[in-house]
Amino acid sequence: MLTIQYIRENTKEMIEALKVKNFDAQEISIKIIEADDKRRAVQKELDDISAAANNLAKEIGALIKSGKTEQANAAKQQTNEYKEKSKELSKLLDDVNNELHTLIVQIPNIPHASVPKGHSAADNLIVRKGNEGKFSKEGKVPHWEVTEKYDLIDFELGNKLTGAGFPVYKGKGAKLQRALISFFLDEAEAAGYLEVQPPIVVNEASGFGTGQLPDKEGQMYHVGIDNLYLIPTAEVPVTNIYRDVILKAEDFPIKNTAYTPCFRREAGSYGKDVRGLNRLHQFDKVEIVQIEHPEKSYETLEKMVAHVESLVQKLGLEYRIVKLCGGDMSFTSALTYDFEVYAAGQDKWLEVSSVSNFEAYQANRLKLRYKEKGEKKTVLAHTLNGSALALPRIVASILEGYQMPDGSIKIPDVLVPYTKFDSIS
RNA sequence: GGAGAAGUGGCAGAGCGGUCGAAUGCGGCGGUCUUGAAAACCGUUGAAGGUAACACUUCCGGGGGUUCGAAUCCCUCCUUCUCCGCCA
Repeated sequence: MLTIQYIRENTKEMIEALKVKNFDAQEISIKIIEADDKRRAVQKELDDISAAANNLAKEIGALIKSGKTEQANAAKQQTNEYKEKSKELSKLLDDVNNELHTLIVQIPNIPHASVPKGHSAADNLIVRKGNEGKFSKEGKVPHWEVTEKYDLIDFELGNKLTGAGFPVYKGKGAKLQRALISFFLDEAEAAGYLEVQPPIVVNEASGFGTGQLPDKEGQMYHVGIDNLYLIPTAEVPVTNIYRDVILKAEDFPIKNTAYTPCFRREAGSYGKDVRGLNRLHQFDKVEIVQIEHPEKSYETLEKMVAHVESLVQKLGLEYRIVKLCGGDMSFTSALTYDFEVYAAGQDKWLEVSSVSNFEAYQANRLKLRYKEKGEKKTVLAHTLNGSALALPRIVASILEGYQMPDGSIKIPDVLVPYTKFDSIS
């Protein structure tokens, strides 16, 4: 969420900038400032009463000590008034704070100045293409035919065990998964990221910290008995490592990577786009997360994009990098690049990574701050993350693009040391 | 799962009804000294709201209660430790 200070001090600029995200902040910003004014007034009043009550309590203490019990008792009478008033004001303050909070969390992050206007994916900006035209769609079949033919992934079996969207990977299918995970983690480590293995269920506070809660509650699997959530991405536990943390400026950049399964209910998605590996309820992903100094975060975003690009490049996939338009960006992001790889068998582009700078938006929820050397004041840090990479669609793209004339599948060279086989036939 | 004990500042650790945002030590920062460093000595050192700056307010695991007054007493939840049981 944005800070109230920012909203107050940059109201006009904020309203203007949010138009890029097709968000009209005019009315809500007025309400917010009103609510904040009220909050300050009530807070002040409560503070004054508390101060008076504190003073009186001290006086009573002194009176009792010096044996003036009568005067002390008389003074006690007066405290009732304070008590009632402060109870009333505390309640009011809670209400005002809740109201203010409810309003503030409705405002999306401010898009970066370079974000194009637009309403849908059609308005996204293609910034770069790679391995263009490498894979012909001629003679290629969708990956779900390949996985069945070579018994790599069993979707039916997954239905039996769990339900749709929970496939079982078998034999070379399972090994390919494992190879990709190791490859991605090794690459991240080589790029300076510290590997972590976080829990894959998180509590409410973590869900709130990265913005999944309360709005996107329906997208997560919930373990009701313990009130825990299955993570939709490693971003949640990894970023929350730094919740309520005050860093030193010299700690930057903080670079973490994690492999985790991810769980998404994908409530409300149906139809042709969800076939095979295109959209699953459980999938594997290697995530990269950075905590960065505000002045460096955009430089860092570019580095993260370059890292992800090196992965698809090494895998030899045809890809394109798009800068999302305001309408297609997530609520919390200030700038997002998506990576799409070409799936020759479906003749479709599949999104395999999303790399974003959240600036201080998540950090404000997380209370993730830092201090400049010698400074007393804390400042919100910037958080960034990206998939590097999500597995299923990469697998789909490999299985479709690398189909050989004889119907076998060639394994990309960089993966062979991990898979220990160079083709599936 | 059963029985006990405990949760205080970056860490260690006092405080157990007022004078406590909290002794002391370590660590951090600044300084004196030194060619430099170490040692020693002096000072400083949590967060949030609020203010032009002060004042003021809140926070001693979370929530609630008792009291004129709570880090200190009570209830409850969470976490950690010890012992027993079970177990990958």
